[in-house]
This record gives sequence, C-alpha cells and structure tokens, in this order.
Amino acid sequence: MGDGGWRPVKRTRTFEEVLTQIERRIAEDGLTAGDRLPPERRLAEQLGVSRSSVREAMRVLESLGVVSSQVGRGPDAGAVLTSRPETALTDLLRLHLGMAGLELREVIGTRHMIEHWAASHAASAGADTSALAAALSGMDGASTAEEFVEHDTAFHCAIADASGNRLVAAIMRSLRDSMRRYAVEAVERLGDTAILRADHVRILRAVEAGDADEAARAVTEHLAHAYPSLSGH
Amino acid sequence: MGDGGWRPVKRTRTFEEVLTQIERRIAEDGLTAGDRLPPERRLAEQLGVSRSSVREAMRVLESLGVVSSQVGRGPDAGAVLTSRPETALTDLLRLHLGMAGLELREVIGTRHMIEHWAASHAASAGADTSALAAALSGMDGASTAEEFVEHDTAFHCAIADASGNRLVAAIMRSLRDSMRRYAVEAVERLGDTAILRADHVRILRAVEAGDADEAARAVTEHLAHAYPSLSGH
DNA sequence: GACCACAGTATGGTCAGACCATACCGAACC
DNA sequence: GGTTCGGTATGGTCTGACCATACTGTGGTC
Repeated sequence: MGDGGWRPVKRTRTFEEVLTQIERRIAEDGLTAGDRLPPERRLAEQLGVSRSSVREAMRVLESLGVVSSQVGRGPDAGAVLTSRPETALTDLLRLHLGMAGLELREVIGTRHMIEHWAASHAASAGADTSALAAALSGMDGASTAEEFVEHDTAFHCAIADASGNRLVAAIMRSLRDSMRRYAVEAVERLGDTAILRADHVRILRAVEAGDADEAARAVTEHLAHAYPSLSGH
Repeated sequence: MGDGGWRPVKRTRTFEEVLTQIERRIAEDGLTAGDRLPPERRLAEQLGVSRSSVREAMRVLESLGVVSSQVGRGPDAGAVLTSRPETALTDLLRLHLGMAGLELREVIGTRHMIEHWAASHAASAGADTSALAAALSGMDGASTAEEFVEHDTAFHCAIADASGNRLVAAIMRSLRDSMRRYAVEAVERLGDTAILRADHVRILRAVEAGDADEAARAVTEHLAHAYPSLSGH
C-alpha cells in the first residue's frame, strides 16, 4: 500500500507492442481474410525489434485464428490473414475443460442455450432441412458410439448453421468438438440410441412444420435424455 | 490426385509438439488453476527442444488464457496456470470483428440469444438483483456516452452472471468488450438514453417479479431499440 | 516455340548462446 | 532483531546462424 501512485514504467512486452501494431494495421488498412502480412524479417526490421518478438506475436495471432503461416515462397507463402474463430474457440474450450476451469455442466448449458435459440429460429424461418435429414440417416447407419456421435454432431451443428449466424455456429461447433469425448461416453452409458434418434426425428419434424415452440421443447427434452444428471440446467 | 495416400512426413511444428505435451501433462497430472509449469529452460531441456519453441508454445497458452507468466523468482514466478477464457475470447472477437471476418449483426444476434436466455433464467430462478440495480443507478449518473455504456455493460453482464454459467457469462463479457466501440456509437446516434433507461427498468422489474417471458420480451425490445437497423435478428 | 531440369532465393521453423530486468533468498552486518 | 546487499532463478529480448520448403527464373533440349 502507499505506493504513492507510482507504477512500473514498462509493463508491455515487446511482442505485445508488435501485436497492437499489427492489429492497428489491420484496422487502418482494412485488411481482411486472404491479405498477406509482411514477412517476419521485414516486420522485425520495420518495427525495430527482433524476429523472435515478431514470431511470438505471430503465434498469438495464429492461435486466435487470425493468421495462417505458410512456408516457402510465392503468393501463398508467408503470414496470410484468415478467419478461423472456430479453431481458436475449440482449442480454448478444450484446454479450459481439461483444466477443470470450466465444468461440463456449463458447456452443456451453453449448448442448450444455442440449440434452443437456433432450433426455434430455424423453425420460424422455414430453414432448409436437407442437412438435418442427411445427418439423421447417417445416424441410422452408425454402428459404434463414435460414429453415432459424429453424425449427431453434424445434426446439431446443422441446426446452428441454419440460424445464419456464423458466430453462433462457430461456438456450437467448438462446443461439440471440445466435448466430443464426453458425448461418446454419454452415448455408451445410455447403451441404446433409440430415444436419441426419436428425439432427433421430433426436432426435425418441428422445424419442418415451422413450430418454433415445439422445436425448442424438443431440444430441451433431448438434452435431458442425453445428460440426465445435468437436467438442472 | 493419386498421391497414393502419401503424406508429408513432418507436419507438426516443434512448438505444437510442445503444446500437446503440456496439454497432456495438464490432463494426466490433473493440474488446475494456480499450479505451476516447469521453467522454460527446464522444459526445453526435458523435451529436447530449444527455448524458443517452448516460448512460442507459452505464447499460445497465454493467448488462450491458460497460463500467465510472471518474471522474477519465488513461489509466484514462472508460468502459472490460470483460467481466463474471457480475456482470450475478447481478443478473439475483437480481432475477427476488426478484420470483418465477423459482422456486427452476428455479434449482436449472439448477444440477443444470451440475454434472452439469461434474463428468463434469472427471472425464473429468482436471482439476486442488487448488481442490476446498482448498474441502473450508475447509468442515471452517467453524463457521457462512454460512461453510460460502461454501466450498461455492467447491467447486461450482471444478467449473464445471474445465469450461474461462467461460460455464458464469459462469452457475454467478451461480446460487450469487443463491441464497446459500436455500443458507444449506437448511444450517440440515438442521442437520448431515456428509452434505454426505461427498457432497463422494465427488464429489472420483470426479473424481480420472476416473470421469465416478460423478461425475455423486454430484452428483445431493448435490443431492437438500441440497434434498430438490425432488428431482423 | 514448348517443355523440362536445375540453380537461385525468399519464406517460415529451429536452434544456440548471450545479455538484461526482475524479484526473491539468504548471508553478512549493524 | 532489523537492514543491507550480493547471489540466483526466472522470464524477456536480441543476434546470428542454419535448415526445409516451395516458388522463380534461367537455360538447355527437343
């Protein structure tokens, strides 16, 4: 206490400064997916820092799904701006889930929120249901739990896709990817997938019929069937 | 075509290998927030890689909100596991929003989904509304748009917090942080904040009364008032 | 002229080694 | 006992080098 308001002079690390400058350039120059960033060596020279610092900044941007680095030479080489929020989200959720910083309960609750919203929107918007039907028939042909979960994921992601909101869809996909392990466990614990299949049919019917409330109810009950221990939320 | 199933031998970069090993250690040893990772030099030696590669892996973990590096010596120094998904999410959304990889429409649509869900949950669960009331009075004392948005953010985040789902709350906070600029613009464009204030009061009343449907409706209309051009979703 | 082989070169990926700033630890000293 | 001060472990940064990759352009060959 009583530090008299003094603060350490230098808190920002070099690579953070590089990050903000790159971000500023992206905003000011209106760069978008597909555009290239200068090569690491040039960037280091222009910013007056070492290549290591530039590289650490690149790793951050890459982990956030903003750039993608390609070796070699030519138009496609170097650091190219991309737009992959879902891969970053997947890594983020998987790591925090593995660290017990997030509980499965919360992930499934979020999933419930998204599906509830997406299903009712898809129903009232009269969305295309061909992807849903395709995933459904894929589930019928599945013989293992992994295979079933694969098509189940496709089914539920298709609902999110039908919302027309890429951010919601990305969150959904990341949620499913990061909890794939638990989904397989849940299916194996259940033993029989007949109930789940019936739930899916009910959701599809409701969306086709344009009944938003029924679609939302069907989603809620489906999740309660899949994760009975978490039915609180 | 016809590559005969051949694949490049080495696709994974060194730092990615470091990442997977660290992730494995976290999972196997059950490490959680507060635990320390070995020092960079030791990790490099143990894994047989250079310190640069370890550092790049650290940058990724740090950007995903999983570790936090402290210089110096002692129990708190080094790479400490943390659980900060919200900072990572904020960076992710801000960057993708700035790159036009995501549209404001989608961010606000996601926000709508969360608030709709959180408000009805808070209402039916009879959540504590003191934080909401505090933010409300803060808005009354605000003189600038920035100040207003500050307390407005607190209000809406409090709704998300009341859901009891930290992932939902983290997404909400990140959404608000990354779109702060646009929120200020929206308030300034509106000129008068009377309508928004009234909306907030209505939401608070509904939550207090435990009326989930009214709370959800109030949230929907509030967003329509704040962003009239995006009322489609 | 069309095609192909090969050297050139720009790029990211990795490494080794050094130095700095920071912050704790502990011994020596009052 | 308290204080001072050097030791040391930590992350942060820099330099310079080398490697693997993949395009580029040149020159030869048919």
